[in-house]
Amino acid sequence: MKPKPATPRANVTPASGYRLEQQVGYVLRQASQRHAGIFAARIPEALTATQFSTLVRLQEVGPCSQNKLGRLTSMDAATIKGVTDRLIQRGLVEAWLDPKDGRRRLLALTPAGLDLVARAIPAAMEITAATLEPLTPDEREEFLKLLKKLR
Amino acid sequence: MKPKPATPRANVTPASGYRLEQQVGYVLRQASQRHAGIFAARIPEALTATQFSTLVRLQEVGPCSQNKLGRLTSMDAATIKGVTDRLIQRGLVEAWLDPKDGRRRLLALTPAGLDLVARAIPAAMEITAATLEPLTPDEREEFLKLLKKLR
DNA sequence: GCAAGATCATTTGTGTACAAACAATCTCGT
DNA sequence: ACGAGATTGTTTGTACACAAATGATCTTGC
Repeated sequence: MKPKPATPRANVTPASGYRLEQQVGYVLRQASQRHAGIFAARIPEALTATQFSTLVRLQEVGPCSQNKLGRLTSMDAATIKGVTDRLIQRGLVEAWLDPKDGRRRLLALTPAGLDLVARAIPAAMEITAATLEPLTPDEREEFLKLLKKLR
Repeated sequence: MKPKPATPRANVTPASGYRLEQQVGYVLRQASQRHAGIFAARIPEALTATQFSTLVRLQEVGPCSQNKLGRLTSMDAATIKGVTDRLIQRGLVEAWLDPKDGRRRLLALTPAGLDLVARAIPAAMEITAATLEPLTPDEREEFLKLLKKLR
């Protein structure tokens, strides 16, 4: 008679062959966490990545309604409101009502906001470089190409 | 005399050459959002991705302290507490004090939790496939390989 | 010109994610 | 045996992210 395979009750190897480490979503979360850490450590003035994206987009497109800015930065209406409220409170963005359309709230960078974007961009470029540092230059290009397909 | 280049004040092309779409962090956020949407649409019982990861890990390793489980799923102490509290409240996880170490709170799957993991794994596999669907099979492998380097 | 439907912004509620501070408990060196 | 330091877990506060409900305003078709 064969001996019982001494497997007590823990450490059950998933019979399914499902491995967390092989799932895009799981690894995507880990990579995002690493990036967020690098970002927080290197950006000036304690900006978050979403706040910085918002400022950059506002600089690119000029005055813009709040919801449209949200679409241009991949944030829903509730999220972009919170983000812009905080930027307004810090004096980096200003808001006013659109005289042509009473629903719209127009947003623009203040001079302080424009100045901060200009100062932060070099750091932001370093952040991207630091995040991709584990890859070779060829891999970086390939990775970004593939990642963009998953948007 | 040349005509003035009719550029009023908006739409300033960034002199810096900084493009949001080219930054890993920005595209990483978009890809994570897409994945979260796919996950929410296909997983049973309204589990979140982090909740599901927690259940899967718990099934793999068996009874485990709360902070250790957090490390095994890339969540800090505050985050894993919130996640496990909600899983306990739903009856998917049970908790008790470690008699050997008064600081530790041990966690394990309940039968209902084990059952849910088993039922959710096929959906989770489809979620991974759906997320990677824009890539060819070769690209999927390559992407995951590169993504893992960025953890 | 007007009603139906769309769009814009806000609010509320839930769920990560992390920093910082804290109390309780354990470990290790002496 | 004991005290310094580490670890565990909790709490508070801030910041995304999204669903769903709401009111105000605009656009369209007729």
